[in-house]
Amino acid sequence: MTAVKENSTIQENKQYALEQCPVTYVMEKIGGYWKPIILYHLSSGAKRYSEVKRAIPAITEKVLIQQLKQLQTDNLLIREAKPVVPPHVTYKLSQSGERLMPVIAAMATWAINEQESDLSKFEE
Amino acid sequence: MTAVKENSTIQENKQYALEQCPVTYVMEKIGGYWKPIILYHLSSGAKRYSEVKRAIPAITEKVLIQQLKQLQTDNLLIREAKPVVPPHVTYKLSQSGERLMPVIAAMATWAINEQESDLSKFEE
DNA sequence: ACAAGTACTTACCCTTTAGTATGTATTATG
DNA sequence: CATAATACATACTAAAGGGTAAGTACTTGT
Repeated sequence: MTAVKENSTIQENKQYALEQCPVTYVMEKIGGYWKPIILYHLSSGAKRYSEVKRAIPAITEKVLIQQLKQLQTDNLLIREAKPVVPPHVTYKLSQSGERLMPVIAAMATWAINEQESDLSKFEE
Repeated sequence: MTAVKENSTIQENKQYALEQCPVTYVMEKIGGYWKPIILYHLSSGAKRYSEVKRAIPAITEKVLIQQLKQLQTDNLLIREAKPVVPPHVTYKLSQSGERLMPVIAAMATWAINEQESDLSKFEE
């Protein structure tokens, strides 16, 4: 498990900024490159670990499990393990994670629009 | 200017994933901790460099200017400098940046709801 | 006996991002 | 002549995140 240190400026930012800036709160939970991508792929329903891996081939197993754990810790998704061999583990969105879907959906919408209008580069 | 290297797995991910996963496209542009926070503070209108700094006290000047430059490069905001002394520089959202506001707004909404329901931690 | 499959773990290293501290140009002001 | 103010730049360091490679446990299939 990767240790989390609590002494950077970002950490200090948490203390006061959460009341000041709601976006800061979001960045604590889904900041970073992979987390929104993982959440996006779980938006269509629960997936096994290996299914998530296949959905995002570029992610390494170490980083995937690391991000999944952090998302669990932040109560954005739920891990369910069946005690069988070979292991059967699924990940699904928690209620909190489900409530994030408007954010992910807004991202997807923006991305699709931008990629279209990427032709007209010198807007404004 | 911070150089950008193009050889990580994340970079490879860009090649194919942009067509597969729209969220990846978004993460290229606003991934990281500070960018959405900066965009949030510019959503209420153009601000001078020093105003942005005051709005986000925890960010260092180096990181702020670095993120502002990257956001410019990605055409999310526009820098306007008046050739006066002392300098007068404002930053504002581009049209592309404006179109991102639904994402930022969705984040803010989620954050506010979550902080309220943070009391009931063991949901589901 | 051995390979395969699942869901990981561990060790090590490299890149990116962030933080600290100091410096710069220009002009107005005391 | 020194100081202040703005919007940076630069050098160095530290922390976080990400990448590579290999290993583990357990059982089923060959």
